[in-house]
Amino acid sequence: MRTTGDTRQRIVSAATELFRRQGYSATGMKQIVATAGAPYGSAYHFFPGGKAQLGEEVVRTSGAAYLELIGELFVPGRDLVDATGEAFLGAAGTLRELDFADPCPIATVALEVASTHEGLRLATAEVFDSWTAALAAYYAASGLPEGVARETAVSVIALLEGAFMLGRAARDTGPVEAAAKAARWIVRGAVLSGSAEGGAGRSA
Amino acid sequence: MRTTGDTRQRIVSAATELFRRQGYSATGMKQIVATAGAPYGSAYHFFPGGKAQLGEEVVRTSGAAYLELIGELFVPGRDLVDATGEAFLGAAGTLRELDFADPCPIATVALEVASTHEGLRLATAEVFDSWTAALAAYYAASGLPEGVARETAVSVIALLEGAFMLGRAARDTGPVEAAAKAARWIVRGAVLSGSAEGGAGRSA
DNA sequence: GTCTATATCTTGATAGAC
DNA sequence: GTCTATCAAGATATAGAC
Repeated sequence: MRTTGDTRQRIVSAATELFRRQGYSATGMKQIVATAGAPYGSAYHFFPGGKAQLGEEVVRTSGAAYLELIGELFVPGRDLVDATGEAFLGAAGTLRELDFADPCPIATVALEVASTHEGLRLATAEVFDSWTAALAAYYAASGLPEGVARETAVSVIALLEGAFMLGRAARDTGPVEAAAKAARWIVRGAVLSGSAEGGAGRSA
Repeated sequence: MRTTGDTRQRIVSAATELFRRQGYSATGMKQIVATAGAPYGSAYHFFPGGKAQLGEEVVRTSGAAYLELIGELFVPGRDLVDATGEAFLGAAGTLRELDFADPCPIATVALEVASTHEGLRLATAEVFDSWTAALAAYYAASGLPEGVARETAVSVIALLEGAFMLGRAARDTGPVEAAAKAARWIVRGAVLSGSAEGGAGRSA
C-alpha cells in the first residue's frame, strides 16, 4: 500500500505538456517542477536518471495513451477509408483545440533527439512502431495483405505527423484537412493494390 | 566590391548543420562559432539580433535552396506520379547519406518554435508555403485543377516530412520508401478527382 | 572587421537538513 | 519523502581593446 504517487504523476504530466509546446531541450527541470507545483528535489528523487529518464517516461506514457486512442478510432468492421479520413478530421479539431500546440506528444522530441540521445531515440522509435503496428493490424484485419497493411499504416502515420507540422507552422488546420483527403487516397490505393496482388481487397 | 563575406557565411552554414542535427534550442552560439571557426564576437557583429536572427536567416536560406531543388525535380512535362515517387526514393537515399540527420533543414526548428518564437514560426511557415506553392504550380501545370493541386502539394510535402521523422527515429529508410508508394497513390487519386470534378486530368 | 573578456542568467545535478 | 541551498557548466549577450 503506497502512500504517495501523486507528485510523481504531476511531474510527468507537466513535462508532457511542456515538451509538447516547447520541445525537450528548451524545457528545464526547474520549469517542470514549478509547473507541477512540486519541490525541485522531488524531480531527482523520482527520476534519479535525471531529465533523460523523465523524457523516456513521458514518451512511453503518452505513447501508450495514443495507442489506446488508435484502438478506439479504428474498430474492425468500420470501412478503412472512412475510418482513416475521419481520424484526420478529428485530429484537425484537436489541433485547433490545443491552440496549435503539438497534438502529437512525441513528435518534437523525436526530431530533437534522433541524432543525439540514443536512449530517447529508441523510445520514440518504439512508440512509433507500436502505433504503426496497431494501425497495420486493423488494416490487415480489414482485408489488406500484411505487407501492404504495414506500409499503409506507416505512411498514414507519417502523413499525420507531417500535416501537424505544417499546420502548426501556419497556425491553420488546412494542411490536416488536406491530408484527410490524401489519407483516403492512400488507403484506397492500398485496397486496390491489395486486391490485385494478394487477395481479399473487399472491406465493407 | 566587398572584401569580406566569408565568415558570415561560414556561421550560417555551421548553424544550418547543427540545427539539423540537434535542433534550435540545443545548439548554442558558442558551438556554432566554434564549428564555423569564427571568433565569438563575429556572431553578434553579423547578427545583432542574436540567435533568433541567425535562426531566421538559416531557415530562409535553406528554405530557398530546397525551393530550387523542387524546381529541378519537378519539371513540367514529366509524369506527375512518377516524378513524385522518384523524389521520395531520392529522399530516402539522402536520409541514409546524412546518416539519419534531418534531410529537411527546417523541420526540427519548425516544431520547436511553433508555439514559442513567433518570428521564427512565421519564417518556417513562409518556407513551407513556398515549397507547397512551387509543387502546386507544377501539379497545376500538369493538369490538376488549382485547388486540387494545392491540396495535393500540401499533403505530399507533409507526407515527406512525416516519413523523415519516422525514418530518423527508426534509423531506417523504410518509412520513406513506404511513403514513396503512398505519395504515388495520393497523386493518382488527385488526378482522378481532378478529371472527374474539374477538367484536364490527363498528365502524360 | 577581429577577437577576448566579462556580465548575467539559467541549466542539470547534488548534498544534506528536516 | 520534502524542500532548500549550492555547485559547476553552460547559455545569451555586451563591452571594449586591437
